[in-house]
Amino acid sequence: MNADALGALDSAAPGVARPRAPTGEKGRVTRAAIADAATKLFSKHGFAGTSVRAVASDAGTDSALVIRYFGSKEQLFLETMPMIGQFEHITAGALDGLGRRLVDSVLGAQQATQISAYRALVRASDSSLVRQRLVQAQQDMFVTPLAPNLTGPNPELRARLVAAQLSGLLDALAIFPDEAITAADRDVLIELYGAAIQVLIDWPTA
Amino acid sequence: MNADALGALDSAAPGVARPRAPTGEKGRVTRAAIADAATKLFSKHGFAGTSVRAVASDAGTDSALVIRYFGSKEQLFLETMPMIGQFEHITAGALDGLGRRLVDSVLGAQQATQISAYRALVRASDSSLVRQRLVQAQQDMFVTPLAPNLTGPNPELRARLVAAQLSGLLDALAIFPDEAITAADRDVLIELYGAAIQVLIDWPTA
DNA sequence: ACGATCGTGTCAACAGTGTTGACATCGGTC
DNA sequence: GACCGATGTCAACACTGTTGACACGATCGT
Repeated sequence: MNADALGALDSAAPGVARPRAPTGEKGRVTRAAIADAATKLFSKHGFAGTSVRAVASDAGTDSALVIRYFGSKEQLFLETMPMIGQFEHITAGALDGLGRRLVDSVLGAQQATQISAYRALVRASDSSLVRQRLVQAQQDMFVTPLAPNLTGPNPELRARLVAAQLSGLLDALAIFPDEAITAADRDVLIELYGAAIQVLIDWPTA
Repeated sequence: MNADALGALDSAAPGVARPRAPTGEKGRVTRAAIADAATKLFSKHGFAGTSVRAVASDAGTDSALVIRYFGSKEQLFLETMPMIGQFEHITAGALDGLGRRLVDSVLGAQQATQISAYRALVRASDSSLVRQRLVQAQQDMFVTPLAPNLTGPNPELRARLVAAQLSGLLDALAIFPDEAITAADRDVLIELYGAAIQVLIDWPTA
């Protein structure tokens, strides 16, 4: 907020006197500690259920430092929560049996931390930045690689509907506690849901 | 942290009784005003984005009364947010063309307040009570009416997967701002997604 | 050697949240 | 009138995200 008399040029420049991100060795260490604690606590208790002070305490530092290093709780969340993925190498592959492979891949992420991350992201989608991130991930993982390979009408719409089907499956795994699905035989799940997805992949074919 | 709703046959307390839910006419009026304000604000700004004080102010009363009448913000949310529905009369109907009718019904709720309510509920599903409510609604609207009518193997699992597909479609409408789907031609959407759902309804049939 | 500067950490404070308890006020019954 | 329960008001609690002021240590120019 300074730089008024002589440095009029600097007033438009980004971050002049404000404390900014760490540049030294020590700073990078505590920043990483904060990030680790954030990933752990956000995954376990979600965005609303995790306080900045709890993250700071778990990282052995102060809540003010958390804000100074990451800007805000929301940006900390965005930087530390990994996006579920990657499906690009699957969606870019052969169309034959693609539905089954996608379901298999989603179910494979089940025991990983990715499900927890997806759950936290969806529940924090009040934030437009979080929403933007989810939609971008859908675009990158499904629409962009898949749509060009689809034949028949409405390839992009069909790719997005495939993404919708998978988000529905993720809902049952991550958002709602649907025991009947989480406990179901994996092969049966792949066969059923994979077939339903495959319908949209090779559309005009009966 | 209130766990008395069931027990407490009689209180040995000599004089003081806890202020409870309203019984008179005046109380019922302000309680209704609070409920109206809550429905409006929760739908517009979500659970986290709506403060008890804002609800009280909109209802022309005090935040303490909101808590006194409804117990907690969470219970207020549960009592005032309508569940999306009803699909029971559809899922209980004929199996032929059921997939298309379900998609049509979901898309029909699009311009109603039900989409907003679903969005708010999903984003508030940190609360186990909210989760319980969502899962119960899925059960009542899809699994219970549909599963008995399904022929072939795994009828209950298939009914739940149908519900998962619909929640995926709802995600694209309510959670993520997927313009390509919200702007798509309704008939095309019904044909595509309806067919994908129909696969699980009449399963062994090729 | 000094002092200035910068990166880093600590502390207190702000406005806002959900929730609770103490008090005020009204309407009706002896 | 006095009592009493239902309804409303106000202040306070502990907690949240965030900000600013200040203290320490190292590094650098002189």
